[in-house]
Amino acid sequence: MIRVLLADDEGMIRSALAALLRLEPDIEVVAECADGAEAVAEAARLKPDVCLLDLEMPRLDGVEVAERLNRTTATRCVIVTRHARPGVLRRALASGAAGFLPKSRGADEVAAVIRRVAAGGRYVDPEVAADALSDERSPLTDRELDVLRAGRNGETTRQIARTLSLAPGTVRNHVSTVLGKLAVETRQQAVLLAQERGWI
Amino acid sequence: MIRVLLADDEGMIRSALAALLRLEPDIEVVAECADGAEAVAEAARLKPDVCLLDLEMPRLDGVEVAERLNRTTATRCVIVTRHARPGVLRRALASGAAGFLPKSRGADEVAAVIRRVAAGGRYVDPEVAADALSDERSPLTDRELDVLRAGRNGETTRQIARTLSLAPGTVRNHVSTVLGKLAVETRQQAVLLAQERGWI
DNA sequence: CTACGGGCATGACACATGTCATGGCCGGGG
DNA sequence: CCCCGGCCATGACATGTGTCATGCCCGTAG
Repeated sequence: MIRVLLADDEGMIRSALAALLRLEPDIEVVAECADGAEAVAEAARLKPDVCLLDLEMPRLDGVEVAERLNRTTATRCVIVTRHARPGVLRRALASGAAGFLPKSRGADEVAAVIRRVAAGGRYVDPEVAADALSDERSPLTDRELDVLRAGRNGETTRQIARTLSLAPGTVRNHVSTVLGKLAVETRQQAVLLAQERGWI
Repeated sequence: MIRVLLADDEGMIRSALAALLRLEPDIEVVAECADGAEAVAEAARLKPDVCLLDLEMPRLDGVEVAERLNRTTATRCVIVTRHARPGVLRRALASGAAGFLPKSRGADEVAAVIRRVAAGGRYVDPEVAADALSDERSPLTDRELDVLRAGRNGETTRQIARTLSLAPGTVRNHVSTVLGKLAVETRQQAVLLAQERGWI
């Protein structure tokens, strides 16, 4: 019997997956969690064989949860996400996750992936893997990413400069090179593109 | 037998809901669609009793689909969404949708809502409804919303002006009053806030 | 009718933002 | 060693953006 923990902040998909997994004779759903912190706590208590973790969750995201669990328990983690971008996949694998499944795949694949991972194997969605191999790593430097992150909610140059302890001119300069590298015209477009590609 | 069309761009939740609904003796899933345009076409062809429509879909969103179907067929629509904000609910009801269900609710409620709507009733999630009654309508004028929408991806003032056939100064003015009304400092923050509240 | 208020549009002005040229710092070859 | 190239930081300059005062149009209250 494979003991599974489910974590997803979206109640509908969480309960739907739970209901479907309960129909499988060899799988037992031992916990359903609505955020990352809860998932960490429950996983520590229940020691499930596999954790199915949504990437976008409040408090701790799926990758952060996988990181912590890999340090403290023997649980194997599968990251599930809406935004299956190469950068995200890299983050997930770096955290020690054993599986990576985009939500664009059918629910029927979930049980199969769980079995494979529970048996000690790994699973990475082939399509995203192909993308990740072909596509470039972020062309942005660390500092440029810092600036982008600090300004992702429309913060003003002055605010970004304060949070990073920089002169406003420096921030503008970093932004400018980012715009050039990404071939866009405004910071907002740069932020959207970088998020799209999983760089921030 | 209630004939149901399912439309959601996220394959996992679409197939999970389909699998669960097929377990219900009185419900038949006649179509699964991955975007709004496909949903419109399939609904016209198959005349389902109920359409379960995700709000966020490529090409046509759920509300736009519901609008078209209400003009052309007798199908009753249920809008399902991640972002269950009062503004979104208002849009949905204005489009003639018979049901509104946030994805934070469990999958087990879906069948119940479908039955209710198929029987000629309506269903609106009580929690969102309460929010919608207590909370304010958008303080922004139509034109201000147009400008915000046209600039939601970081378009430059000039581009917004062109798409709306306005002078750049006018666009700046609308943006300015929006910033004042929403008490924020940049367009990007205004866009984020307006999206958050379901105004655009 | 007339006065008023709200939405819409506009141009001039002040300020924030993007661009550019420059210089310091560090690490890896010739 | 010394030079080169990448990254980071900065200030001056040009351009884009936000603010303001103004005017038009229209519906409505006096």
